[in-house]
Amino acid sequence: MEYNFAQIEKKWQQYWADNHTFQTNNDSSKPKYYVLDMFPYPSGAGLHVGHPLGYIASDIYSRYKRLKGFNVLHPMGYDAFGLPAEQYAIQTGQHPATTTENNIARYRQQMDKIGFSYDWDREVRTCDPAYYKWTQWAFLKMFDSWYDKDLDKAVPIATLIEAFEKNGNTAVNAACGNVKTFTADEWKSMSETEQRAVLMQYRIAYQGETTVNWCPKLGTVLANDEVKEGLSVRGGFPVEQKKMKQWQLRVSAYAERLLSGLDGLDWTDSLKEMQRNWIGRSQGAEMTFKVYNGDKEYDMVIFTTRADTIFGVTFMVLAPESDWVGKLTTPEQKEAVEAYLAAAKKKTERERIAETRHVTGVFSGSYAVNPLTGDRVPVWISEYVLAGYGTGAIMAVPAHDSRDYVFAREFNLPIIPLIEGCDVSQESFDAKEGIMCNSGFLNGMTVQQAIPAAIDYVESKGIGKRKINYRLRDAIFSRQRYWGEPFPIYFKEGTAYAMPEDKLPLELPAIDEFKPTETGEPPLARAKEWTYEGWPIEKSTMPGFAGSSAYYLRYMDPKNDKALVSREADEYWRNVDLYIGGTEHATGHLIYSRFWNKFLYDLGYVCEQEPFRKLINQGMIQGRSNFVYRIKGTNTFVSCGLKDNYDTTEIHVDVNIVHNDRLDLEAFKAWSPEYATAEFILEDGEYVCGYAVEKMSKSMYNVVNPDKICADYGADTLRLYEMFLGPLEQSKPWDTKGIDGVHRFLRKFYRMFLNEAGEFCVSDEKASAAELKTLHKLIEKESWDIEHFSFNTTVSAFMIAVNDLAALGCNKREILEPMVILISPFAPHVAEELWSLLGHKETITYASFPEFNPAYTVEDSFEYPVSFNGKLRFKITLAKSLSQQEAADAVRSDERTAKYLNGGTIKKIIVVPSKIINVVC
RNA sequence: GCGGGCGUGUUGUAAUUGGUAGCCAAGCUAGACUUAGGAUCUAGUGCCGUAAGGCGUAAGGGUUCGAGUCCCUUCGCCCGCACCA
Repeated sequence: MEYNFAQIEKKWQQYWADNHTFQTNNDSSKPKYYVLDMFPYPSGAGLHVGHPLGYIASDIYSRYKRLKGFNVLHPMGYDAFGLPAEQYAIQTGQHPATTTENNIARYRQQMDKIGFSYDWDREVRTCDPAYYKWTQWAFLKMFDSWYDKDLDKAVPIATLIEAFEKNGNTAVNAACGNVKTFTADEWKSMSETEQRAVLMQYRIAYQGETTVNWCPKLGTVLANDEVKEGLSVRGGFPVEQKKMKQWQLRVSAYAERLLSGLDGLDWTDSLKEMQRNWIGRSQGAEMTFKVYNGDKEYDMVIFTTRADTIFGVTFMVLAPESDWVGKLTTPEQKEAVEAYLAAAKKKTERERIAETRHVTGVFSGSYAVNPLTGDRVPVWISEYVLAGYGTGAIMAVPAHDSRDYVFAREFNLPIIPLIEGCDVSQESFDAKEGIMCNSGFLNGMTVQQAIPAAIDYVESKGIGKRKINYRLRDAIFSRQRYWGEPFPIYFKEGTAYAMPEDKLPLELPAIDEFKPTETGEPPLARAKEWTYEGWPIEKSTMPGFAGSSAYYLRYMDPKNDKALVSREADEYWRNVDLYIGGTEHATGHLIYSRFWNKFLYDLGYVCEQEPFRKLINQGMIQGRSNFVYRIKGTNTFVSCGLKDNYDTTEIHVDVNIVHNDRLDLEAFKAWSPEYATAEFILEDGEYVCGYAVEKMSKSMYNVVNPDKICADYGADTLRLYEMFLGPLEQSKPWDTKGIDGVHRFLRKFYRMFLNEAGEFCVSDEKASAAELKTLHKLIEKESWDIEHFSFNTTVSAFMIAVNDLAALGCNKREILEPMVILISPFAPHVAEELWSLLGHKETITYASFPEFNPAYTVEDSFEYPVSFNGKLRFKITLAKSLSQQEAADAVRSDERTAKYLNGGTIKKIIVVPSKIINVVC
């Protein structure tokens, strides 16, 4: 009987759902294993074949782990707040909740068809008030905490107030904004508003003025990871730098812990490296330069990693946004500086980047004094210095920094080389190597010696100190949008107050329009009645990463309305053992989640410092587009191989009407009225399409829908094929060509149980040695491969095993029953069907992974290839039990050996156990 | 520019981690069977050569009895970051 996948899959999906087969318990004597997928944003386009790649892999691993005796947590949910639903709402007036609800239903339907073993009773949605209650709760905890650098952790703000009341803020070592020092008495004499303004500088979640990425087109601010090359990641709109008062999370306080925590994680090197770059630790020194605007004197602090080059400082540079600009602009230069600032301000981030090579700058009129040489150097202002890094001011050493060099050349500033023998006539010498010169007491040292020596010196003179700087900045946490979590914050006479925890969740109010208001306020400003005790509530909402930062914790205990996660659930599941998802979250979600988790750890709400123990990035599946070639000015299409004989236009054609690059002519005519009368010039009676690898998208007509594959070939074939396509981590184009291979394999396997007449044909005969060997080789290979996430080779191994068994004519229960268990992680539906045919009442979930018995695979003799001087000559059959010496003797006495010696002598014989013998002449 | 990775048949890929390169598929070529299907089965399929044999893992060099794998140089491709002082 034919393998009727449609019927089988429907039957078992229904069975699993009805029986809650994959429901997971929080108390079990089994060891736990937590397998997590990055939950999807339910977009309107539905899933394409690229999305399930990681889900299939994690499902295989989950099913495998269950068979291995683990209590597996494998949940799924939806990252359901976000911009697209809101933009759709603006266009259509449909509430984002409705669109989101519909999209989720579609996603669920598509996922169900693939046969995942999720525990759907644990589903979470970030837009559900019962869920975002805990996002808001975490925010309140951050609002109510500060970072104590001495304890190196976050602690409740009450401890800070206590400290202020005792000693003011002088003894407090906190990660905080700019605050003046004050005594206990001064603190006590402050008004509540003043005190709250001070505390705001210390909170982990705080509101502060900072330069932000403002996207006018989206009408919202964006975090650094949401901007790429000066454009918004969503939509690709220009982004500008703007000073604004925004909610922020003090992620920077965790920079060092986020960095050192990476060492213990089982992530790929490239991903760890990306996070290291993003955190951007650099070790150097802060130094104080005296600066003079006329006769006004100031102390200006700069950051440098090259303290050794201080003798080569020939000018200073300020970022245009730096506070020093105002202080150091002299009356004579005022006009020029203002013109420069205005021009800089007008540029979008994109333009600034595009002009990287073009140097701009203006002289402030002021001078600085080099603390070591006493030299007077001019202070300039230039865009190439960033306000947000270090102190927003630098000492410029044109001889040894390429950016300073270009600037010095442009404005004719002096260049003093500091390393013996270096040539700075054409370019700067940036390398940290060589012997110092022109550098006073540093002369004669290597650069590596000079750096610490210079810092020691400035530290001893009190003009500088060691300092570690991080690129990682605090995360901008507010968005001027509707479809996100509201802030549980209200403003009493302009001062921010937290709402009490028991008022959570603070639900999104209903509004009738989702656009920003005419006055540029966020959409929530339309909710006039929305107040807390008569005071206005914060109008912006939280960003996308808020809801996804702790969702893995919520799955552990999704129905708990007393806590984000109970202590028992947290201590049982601890953290995610295996996390599978895309690499695009490397510097966003994966940093924020780690931060969020560490914060909760500090306050004692979770027991693990790191949320994701092992992480695998599945590759992207690209589209494989097909083309037809229309002869210009006609409605005639020429097959790909003949297209060069004509003047043609290349047209994307829907890949769903193309099979193995052959166009379905009737379907093509029906595809669009334009082609109804199309004519074709064929090759061997067929129309062959051209192809190209592109991003999978609607406009390229190359989207392959998993539903269609499930309908045509079945979910099991889709699952096997997605794995068979290549290594999990590798990006690859989707090519339906080749899917027949795995489908044929499944049919072949199925036919081992049911003959053509549909009769069960499995016998209870004893298995032969050859059959047992095939089985146990597969068990060994599959275990090793799955543990190493090499799923493509597992599928191959399966095909080999089934080919071998078919050749042996094997239809024995002793072999086939374990085979069914082995295939079940990959092709669960057909496995369940065969399992029940074999007479089992319970599902395969209760079975256990077959034990590997090496005794069955041992060979008593082995064909050793024999090489002479590394060149393969012949093979010799030897008993496996022979020692190396005995094997060598056997080769020596073999008559073929003489043939290859040509009268020479054997120098040595190398025997590599079970592999090869090499004879050196 | 910096960082990470990759380069193997016509195509996707494999190689027990230094041990017979090309497994398993796709495609192609023959053939069998047929209810002519996108079914099933058999054989062949890296290159040169009738053959023995030789050559082959981007190119060149090195280490080794032995290199796709390790080291150096060059070329090419992909990804990430990018004025971070």
